[in-house]
Amino acid sequence: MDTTLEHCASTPHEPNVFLDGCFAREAMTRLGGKWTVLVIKALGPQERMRFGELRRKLDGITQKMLTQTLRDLERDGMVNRLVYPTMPPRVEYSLTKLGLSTVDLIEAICDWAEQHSEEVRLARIAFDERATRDVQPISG
Amino acid sequence: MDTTLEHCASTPHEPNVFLDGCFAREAMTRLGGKWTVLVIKALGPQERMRFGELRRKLDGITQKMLTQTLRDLERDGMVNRLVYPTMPPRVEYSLTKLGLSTVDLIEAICDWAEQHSEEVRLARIAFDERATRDVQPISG
DNA sequence: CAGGATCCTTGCCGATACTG
DNA sequence: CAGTATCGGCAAGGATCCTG
Repeated sequence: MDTTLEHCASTPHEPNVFLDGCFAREAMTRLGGKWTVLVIKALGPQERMRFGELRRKLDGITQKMLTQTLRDLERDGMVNRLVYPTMPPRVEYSLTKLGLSTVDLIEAICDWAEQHSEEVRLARIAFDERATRDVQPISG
Repeated sequence: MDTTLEHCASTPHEPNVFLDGCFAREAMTRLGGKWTVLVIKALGPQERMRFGELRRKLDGITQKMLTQTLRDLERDGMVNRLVYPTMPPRVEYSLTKLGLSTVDLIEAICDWAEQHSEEVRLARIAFDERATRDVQPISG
């Protein structure tokens, strides 16, 4: 008999991203957040990185967003936060087992983006040009 | 030399999601958007779906967001929009080749979310409880 | 060094009304 | 049926200043 932990306390059903309110949909956003993906990718399979290292690696991230993203990931059990009570402070971040379970997926997401970004960019330009032409009242 | 990151938006470079202004980072968000993922998953490998079908399948989506998501996907070359000039109107959506190139990835993302949502949920609860306890120094 | 706190702008997104 | 148009709340996210 399955006596493992229950599903959502209020919604007894299989996790299904198509269902509104299902936590799976919320969990999905962890693999969707702009910075979330990059932080996980930066931490990588077994890297340990300090706050400053991450900030330098994630071009364009602000201190606030990095802190917030790391907190969110820690809260969701994806990232370990190791604090050395030294002065100046030293904090090291690494992926948990749960976080590690996403690295292949994260890599695949980034690979797709890097491999198809040009295609997307061109499609977007073409679409916008078509839209601009269609705005012309009477012609063509 | 040239150890800095000035080779971003305008200068040609390999697509790299770590670089600010790189279009690959923008393309990545297509695999990140909450509704984007679900629309692609709903359209599936070779489905053709009408607007109403999609709306019913994507529990909780508003008409506005569905329209907007479909437009964005069409603009980025991921979705075909086929309009029948009938009355009442009939519009069918399907994935383009580029869109199809993401279905395995999209499925993997949703699978991960559905398989680990409970783990994430529990981690979140545990984290919040810890946080609540740590905030107890004053009142009691 | 690794943040916390604050202010403020952007735009996401829902709700509603209307159209061909 | 499949949209478009508009208003508005509110949260994401950036910039800046401050601290142990």
